[in-house]
Amino acid sequence: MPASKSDTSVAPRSAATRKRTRIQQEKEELILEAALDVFARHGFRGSTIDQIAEQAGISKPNLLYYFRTKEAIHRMLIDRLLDTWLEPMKIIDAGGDPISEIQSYIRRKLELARDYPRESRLFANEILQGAPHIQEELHDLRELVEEKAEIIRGWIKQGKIAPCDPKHLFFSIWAITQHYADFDAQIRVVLGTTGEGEGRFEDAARFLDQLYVNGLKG
Amino acid sequence: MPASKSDTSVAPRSAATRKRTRIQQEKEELILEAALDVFARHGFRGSTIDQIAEQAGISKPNLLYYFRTKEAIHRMLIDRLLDTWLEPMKIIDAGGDPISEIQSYIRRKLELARDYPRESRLFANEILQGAPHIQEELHDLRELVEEKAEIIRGWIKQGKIAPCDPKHLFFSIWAITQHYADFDAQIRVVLGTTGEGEGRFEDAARFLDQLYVNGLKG
DNA sequence: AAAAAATTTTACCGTATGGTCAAATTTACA
DNA sequence: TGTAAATTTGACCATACGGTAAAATTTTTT
Repeated sequence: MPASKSDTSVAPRSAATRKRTRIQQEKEELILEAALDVFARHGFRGSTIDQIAEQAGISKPNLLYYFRTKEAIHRMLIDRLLDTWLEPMKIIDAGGDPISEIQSYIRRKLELARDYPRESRLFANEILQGAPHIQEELHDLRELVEEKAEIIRGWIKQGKIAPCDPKHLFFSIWAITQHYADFDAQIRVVLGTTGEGEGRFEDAARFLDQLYVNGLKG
Repeated sequence: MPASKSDTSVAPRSAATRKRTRIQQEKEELILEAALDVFARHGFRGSTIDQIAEQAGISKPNLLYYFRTKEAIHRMLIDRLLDTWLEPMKIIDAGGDPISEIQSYIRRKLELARDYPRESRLFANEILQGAPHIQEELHDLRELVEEKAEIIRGWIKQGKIAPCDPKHLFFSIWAITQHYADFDAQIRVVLGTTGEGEGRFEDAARFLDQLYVNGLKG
């Protein structure tokens, strides 16, 4: 029986308490959505609770009724993000055709960058600051990479793709795909007014297909 | 004759005033060095003048004697950075051997990431926030890219490298090389204790050599 | 060495920010 | 419908932060 702080079933205050109310669910979603927007634009330190509350259309104390601290919102966003983020890597299949497995992986990561740019920037911000909040999760990632790197090594041994360092292969794929979300401001300027639409993602897909298919041919 | 603000040669306050004193030069360097460190770690909004002053070993008002605002320090850092940053691209030579020109470019960019990680992160932070302070400079970049892209197109027409979108080629090179500085926290965890030294940059160089040489073979 | 200029310090100000508290209001449910 | 629980609000607080003013000190110049 923890939490001896006169908690005789007063206000829930947080997600993991009691069975969540309808309002609780709605408001928490609302807040997280607003926070994602704000955090992605200004980073953690650059975002204020007031901004998030305003974006969510509620008052600051009301927001703090659902999330005790700014950190709590941030943490929940990061937690959710990581699931989505690692999914493409998880489904890399040792039994599939190596080249098309890698092609699919790149495409999926590129789609994430296109469809979830805010999540990408949130993540980038966190890593840039030295990943202070997600050291644990990073170690899960490490294991996942280790596992998938082994698959790549297998493909190399079978002569199905050119010998290369699997981890740096992954780094390069992460870097390039996420670049289209994280460095969007730069990319738009360099591509000029021509690159207004989402066509850059198709161009990128074409370029990367070629680069990696040729680059990894056994 | 601008600046009619009773500026009868009182305090210089800024760099561009009068001929700079010995102390002025020293202190400004000291401050910029400290600020680079702090900005790279915490981003612009996440950094405080007090932090920078402390890191520089001077008092806050003293710091503000040399730079009027936090923005002024940031702007000067960014300005300096951009010169260094664009240098490798500027020396891409239309007359050189295409593959080795690109190889050299990648290597140089990788060296920058290794030797100037703080500058890389400062830049990444700025772009992530939508590049609010460097829209102008970004347009210079655009012209530079346009110019160099034309060179690449020339090489393609001559059949010296495989047809590809030159701009996306540059994007990929920027993304990967800077990734080693910007996502350092992630890379260290994934590579594990093995990757403590700077060996990862050599591994990266090898990997990228292979990827791009094969990927761009005509 | 004295005067002028440059530099540094101390004390301070207004605002922004993360967060709290208790009262008021709304919602759910017996 | 009445009541208890859940939600919302307004007023508030302490601290952090960017920046200023003026006096005090040091450095440079004559």
